Amino acid sequence: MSPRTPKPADDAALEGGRRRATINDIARIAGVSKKTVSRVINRSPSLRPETREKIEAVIAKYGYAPDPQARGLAFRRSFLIGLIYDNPNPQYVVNMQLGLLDGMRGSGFELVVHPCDRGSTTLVPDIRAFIERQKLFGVVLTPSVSEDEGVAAMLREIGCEYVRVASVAVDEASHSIVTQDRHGGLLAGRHLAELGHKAVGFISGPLTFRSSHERRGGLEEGLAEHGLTLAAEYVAEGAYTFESGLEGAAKLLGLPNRPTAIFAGNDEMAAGVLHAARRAGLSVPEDLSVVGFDDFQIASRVWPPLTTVRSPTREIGRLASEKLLSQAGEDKRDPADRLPSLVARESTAAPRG
Amino acid sequence: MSPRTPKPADDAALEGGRRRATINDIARIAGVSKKTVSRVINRSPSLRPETREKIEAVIAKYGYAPDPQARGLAFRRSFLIGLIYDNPNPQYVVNMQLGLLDGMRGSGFELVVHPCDRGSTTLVPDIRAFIERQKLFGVVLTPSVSEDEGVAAMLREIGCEYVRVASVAVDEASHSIVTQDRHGGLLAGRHLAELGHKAVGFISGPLTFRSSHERRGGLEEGLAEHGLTLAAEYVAEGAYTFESGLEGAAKLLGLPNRPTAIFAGNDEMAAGVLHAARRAGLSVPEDLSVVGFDDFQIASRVWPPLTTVRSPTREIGRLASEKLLSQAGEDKRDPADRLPSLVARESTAAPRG
DNA sequence: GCCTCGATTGACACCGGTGTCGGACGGGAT
DNA sequence: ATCCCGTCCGACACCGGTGTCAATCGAGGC
Repeated sequence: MSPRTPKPADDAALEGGRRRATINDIARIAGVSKKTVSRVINRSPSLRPETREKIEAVIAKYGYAPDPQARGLAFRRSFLIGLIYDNPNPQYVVNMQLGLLDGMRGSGFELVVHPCDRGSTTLVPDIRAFIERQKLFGVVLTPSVSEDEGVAAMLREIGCEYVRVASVAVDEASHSIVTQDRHGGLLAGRHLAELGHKAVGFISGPLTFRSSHERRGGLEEGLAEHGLTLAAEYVAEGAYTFESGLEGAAKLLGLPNRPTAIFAGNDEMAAGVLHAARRAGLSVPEDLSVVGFDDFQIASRVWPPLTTVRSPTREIGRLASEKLLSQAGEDKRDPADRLPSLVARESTAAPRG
Repeated sequence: MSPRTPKPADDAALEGGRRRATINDIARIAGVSKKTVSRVINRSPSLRPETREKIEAVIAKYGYAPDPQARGLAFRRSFLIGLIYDNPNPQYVVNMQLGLLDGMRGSGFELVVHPCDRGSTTLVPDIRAFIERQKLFGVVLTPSVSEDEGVAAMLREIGCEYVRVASVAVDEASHSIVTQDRHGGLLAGRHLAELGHKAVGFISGPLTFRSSHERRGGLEEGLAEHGLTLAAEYVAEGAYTFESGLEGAAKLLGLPNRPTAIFAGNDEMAAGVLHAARRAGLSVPEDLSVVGFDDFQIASRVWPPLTTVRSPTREIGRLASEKLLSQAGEDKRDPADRLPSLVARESTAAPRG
């Protein structure tokens, strides 16, 4: 074999589609310099329209697409976006990924995933290494890592683009997507109050999660609309897990004056409440109404199907990646927040009597 | 600002950690050519040990890590591996991702995800574009795309490394990981037969999925061990969805001689069976035993908690990425298959009488 | 008709690695 | 001492793009 495949000879391979076109091919065929082709790729304004069109025609003819690696090398950053998450709920993760991909479609960016552990002592350096290793363009953070100020500070320091998804605005608007969890809580509270419940219990997520406070705050707002309040003894701290829902419900249902309805901070815990109710011999919704949060698949698989608050996770993901890409020059309009909505199923009803 | 930051002047930035070391820095400091540093990075054998050690010392001192983009540009491939899937079950996807990441840890590779639609007419070109866009090193395919021969042929044609995860060996050993679904089915069949069930029903996944046939075949094997057979009218075709489980169970339970136990092809459908049983006024497990497959979270959230077959998805994922990386020169031993196991919970019991 | 100036375009170096090939060096055979 | 050969290493081009800066060009002002 000759030392190197001679360059001028492989035009045949190009024509036959056996070789991908490079910027050099396009430049040679269009009769311009590669820098000018580069200008077309990067939408440089200082280009005569006829030059641009001539080059675009050649690009289209050969189906040329610039090599992200070479481009990235010159730009000193890659065309990759990272999803950094510590939420253990599979459906949340998958919906978020789908949403992010929705917003990235056709942009030439790819999504790389990075689960992490918020509690790890090496959280910040780990994430930093992840970003610097592949020189990520930017990252999307979801709760609860998104609430970590140490991580955010590091991102600003190394100049990595980022968007934080959280239940409240934790950063300036260009860096945050808010999920309006408070509104979701309000819908739950209003729903239960309208059904006539006076004694409403709440099982929160971990108090280190902003969403726990938002969902509770919303619930209280919804109850307040009907002149009700959330009694302190009707509140249990959970951990967004099935088991913690079970325990929280056991505690609330063991109260001398047990609540007639329980709002669980998410569907997983609501499923735990259903199990606890069954063990306590209570039927849902006759003896106890239950409301969840998320509207993940589990909500319609348990018995009875859960009344729950739907959080538009996939939509949120799409907004997040669009916001991130708008920092890359892709012009996406900055859209309005998406509000959660209530999905009424069979786990809620008016209290007895 | 001067036209370009002068090169020799920024050693201070290097020392201060404000600039990442490049191969040029290491070469200059170690007093060798960059090609020799490259030889160290790539474990070239023709290097005097003392030279290697000298360079390795400098690399360690400055925490140098080669730039994957530059390396990829020269190698004509990236250090990314893709996960291509069309399985809609979130927990499967997440577990698979976690497993893949387990096997990739410390390798310098990253995981990029690509959901797809097996039914799409542009499936093959879409996947091809995904691979060529970022010049992926390799991909992992999971059911049911992993069973598509058109996709596999394309991968071979473009020379992309790949591993296919499937319930049976669909390719040569170096390209496939088998999940031994038949064994899982056998465990379910054996379990039900041992409990004394004679009339066992089966709700399969789509017949276009290999796993549907494997799980059924295994069930029949397990029953056969006890002299039982699976009657044709006791088999319903489902679609691995909750709704199809509901429908399949409605059909089987409407039979004049209804089965006393149902093995559903996955947990989602088993949840559907539970709902159908409740609507039919049957209690589980007293009137009807139910077995699922997967052991995803839902299995322990429904009532009663499902007896099911656990498939070691995360472990499978780890094996898949290790197999893929072994083709990249990372020496991972080729490990044994992981077998599914039975998790007995409360949805199965001996039949009445 | 000549000069000035902004708009276009190209030449060249560079991003940070790897492939090719040849040169320097040292030991054993002649 | 000379020759041969294998080992080890470096010079240089190249991967496919972008940044910098200078050159070219046509139009408008004198």
